This record gives sequence, structure tokens and C-alpha cells, in this order.
Amino acid sequence: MQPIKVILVDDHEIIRDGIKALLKGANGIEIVGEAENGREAIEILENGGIDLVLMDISMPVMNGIDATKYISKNFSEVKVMVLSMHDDESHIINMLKAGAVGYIFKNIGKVKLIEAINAVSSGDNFFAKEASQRIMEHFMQNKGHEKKNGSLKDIERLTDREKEVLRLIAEEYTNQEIADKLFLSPRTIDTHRRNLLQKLKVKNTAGLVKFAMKCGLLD
Amino acid sequence: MQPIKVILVDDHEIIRDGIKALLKGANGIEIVGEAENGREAIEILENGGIDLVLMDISMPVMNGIDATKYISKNFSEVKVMVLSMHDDESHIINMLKAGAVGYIFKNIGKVKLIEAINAVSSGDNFFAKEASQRIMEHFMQNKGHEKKNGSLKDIERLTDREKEVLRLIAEEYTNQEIADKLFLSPRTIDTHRRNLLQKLKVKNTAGLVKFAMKCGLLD
DNA sequence: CCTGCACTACGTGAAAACACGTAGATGACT
DNA sequence: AGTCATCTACGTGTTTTCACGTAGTGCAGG
Repeated sequence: MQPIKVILVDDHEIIRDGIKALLKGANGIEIVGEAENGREAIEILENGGIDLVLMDISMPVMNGIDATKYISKNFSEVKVMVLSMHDDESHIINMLKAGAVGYIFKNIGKVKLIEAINAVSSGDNFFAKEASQRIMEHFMQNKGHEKKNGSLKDIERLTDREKEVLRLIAEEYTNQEIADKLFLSPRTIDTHRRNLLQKLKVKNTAGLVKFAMKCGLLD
Repeated sequence: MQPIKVILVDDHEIIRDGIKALLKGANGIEIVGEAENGREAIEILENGGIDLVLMDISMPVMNGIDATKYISKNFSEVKVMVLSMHDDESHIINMLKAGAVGYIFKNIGKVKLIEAINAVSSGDNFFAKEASQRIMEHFMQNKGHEKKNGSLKDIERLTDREKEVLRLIAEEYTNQEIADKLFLSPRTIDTHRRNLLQKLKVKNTAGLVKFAMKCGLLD
């Protein structure tokens, strides 16, 4: 079997050296190049012969997300596996959307790293524990959003006054301004606002506005 | 190391026998039970001691999707890996949403099966090639939706950092929380926020969220 | 009649957002 | 060599939101 040809993309030499050390003596895996940012990685890929890219996210010049987008569009035969320190949802989901087929963390061990490389190189996906959790959270969250019925159910639980206040909040007015428009006390608007937060189970103004838009309370 | 305790859930005995044959002699994996449907599987789980369920989807009495939902809600320490013949998107996505952490096919080989079991049992995800492709398609599809109608002129004037901050604002995080996620000072987030307000010519958080939604920065 | 709901409103205090100004570091571009 | 954009961050202060509790009024339905 041909060895899997891998390049390392990370702006820290220390990290690259660490990975090289981990993979030293691993059968069937060969590190054939290194790059300090996405731009350099793409230059290497243009010469061909690469199977897999181990990609960091935050890098100067061209970050991992943009690089991965470019690679999965222009070098579809090349697999990109993310090698990151960040386990926050936005990074993980963005990399998935960009086309990454694996996501592992920099504290990974030798055995697991080799497993992961083999998995993605043969077309499977490999997501480390924390990444998996975030992906699941993302799906669960969407599951909630899917309930347009749920949203519609919620909006029916709002009173007319509350809907009116919600609309004005989404139109960027402050409580004071809303109070003036409706000839009420700002305290009253505050109360409506708090009831809205509770009824819609959101944390703040941002959540209120998102709900208002999804329910078509605005144009 | 304790062996991984697995139960097989499939309504065809021949399949169960096949898997058992594949795993015969596999170190660290022990098949400790079998069930013909989701209901039976849950009964076994109630006695405890199970690490992993290899779950078919279409079964009589209680199907794999409902069983997986129940298991991931009530036995959160138990991993569910789907062992299916179907590679269509809806089955895969539904099982993901139900809480499955792995998805493999019935034509899998011995080595890969063991790899997959080890991966999910240690908390990682494992998705076989075709499943990965469907998941990616699902993400790409969402990506397509993102680009519907939006003031594209405006969004191009935002820097990457600003877009990232804007997205997190719309996800109901406070400046402090965003700072923690991005490893920055809250002051920096405040600055980005003010620059966003100015660039987008809006008055407050509500305006920022509306813009983010219109431009599809969110799901 | 009484109960529940919607709407109104106040007190207090903490947290967050908003509004100015300023400024160092970095890298790109000319 | 100098300008510009970007990202980072601090100081100070005001306004707004958020949290928790409380409470009067009016109105509809059992």
C-alpha cells in the first residue's frame, strides 16, 4: 500500500515538530511538506501528490477556514483534517462547512492520531470527542429550530401588547422611546420585555430580535 | 483495560451472527448481549454495564431512531453506533439528531469495525465514508441557504473578525462571553461592536442581529 | 363572586451596552 | 519610507438592559 502523503499546516514550528515526532515510525504515513499558513499550503498542493492536510485554524495571511474552503473546492481529492486547540462550536461548524472531514485536538496521542489519519484517508470521518459533542449540540439546536410549529406555538402565547413591544424592540427603539410611542411608562415596557424574555426562553435583546424575524413580525 | 461491552441490535439473526464472527478474537471488545428491536435493547441497558450499542435502523416493535433517542436521553453514558444498510441523507441525519455518535455500513470489514468501535467508545465520532458524504451534503445545503438575500455590499466591508463577533452577538452572547471564547479582552469586543454599529449604520444590538440574519450569518 | 389573565407600574440594584477618545502592533501596499 | 487597514486594548462615563419582587386595575368566564 502506498503511504499516505501528509502536509502539516500550522504557524508554530513547535507544533509541527511535535506532530512529526508523534508520527515518526508510523507505518504508511509520510509527512512530505509543511506550511505556515493557508496560502503556503495551497502552493504545495498545486504540485500534486498530497493525500491529506493537517490544518490549524488561526494562522496569519490565510486562515484555516478559508484555506479549507479553497482546498475542498479546488482539490477535491485532498482530505483536510483540522488540528486545533479550539473546541468552540463556531470554529468546528465553520470548518465542517468549509469541507473538513476530521477534527482533532493538539493534545492528541500517537495511537489516536494515526487512527484518525487512517480513517479520513480512507474516506471516513473522524471527529474527536469534544468536536463530536459540539456537532451534536449543533444538531440538537437545529432540532429546536426545526419546530416552526414550536415557534408558532410560542407566538400565539404572546399577547397583542407584547407583540407590539417586541416589534418596536426589533426596530431598534429603546424602552424609553417605545414608552413615548405607546404613551406608557418605561417601567411597563421593561416588564413586557422581561415577560417576553421568559416566554420565549431567550437570554437578551438579540434573542428577541431573532424570534421576531423568524415569526415574520417584521418585514 | 476493561473490554468494551457491546450489544447488537438487529432483527436479522444472520446479521448478528456475521458481526459476532467479525469480532471474534478482537481484543478489548466483548459482545454481551443481543436484541431484535429497540424495546429489547432498552431492557438490556436497564441492567447496566453496557458501553456501546450497535444499532440497526429498521426494526419491528421499536425502530432504531426512537430507540436511540431514548437511549441518549436516559443512558447518556452509552454510545450508540448505527449499523445500517441505508446511506440516504434522511436516515443518517435523523440518527445523528437522535444522538448516534457513529454510522457504519453492514459491508464493513473487520479492521475498520474494530477501529470504529474503539473510536466511539473513547468518545470520538466515527462516520463511514458514505455517511460522511451525506453529512457534508447536509452542511453544504445549509451553506447554500445562507446566501439568499442580503446586503452583500455591506457584509463585504466587514472584516473576518467583525463577522465572527457579529455572529456571536446574534447568538446571544455578552461581550464578556465572546471575549472568553475568542481569547480576547472584553474591551476589544466592545470596540468591534462599536465599529459594527457604525459600519452598518444601526443603533443597537437589535439592528446588528437583524443585519446578521438578513445576510445569513446565522443558520 | 372569584379566579385568571392582560395590562399597567414602581423600587432597587447589578450587569451590559453604548459613547466618546486614544493608541500600540502588525502587515500590506505603494 | 510612509500610509492605510486591521486587530488589539485601555480610560471614563452615561444609558440601557436585565433581574427579582411587588401590586393595582379592568375584564372575561365559570
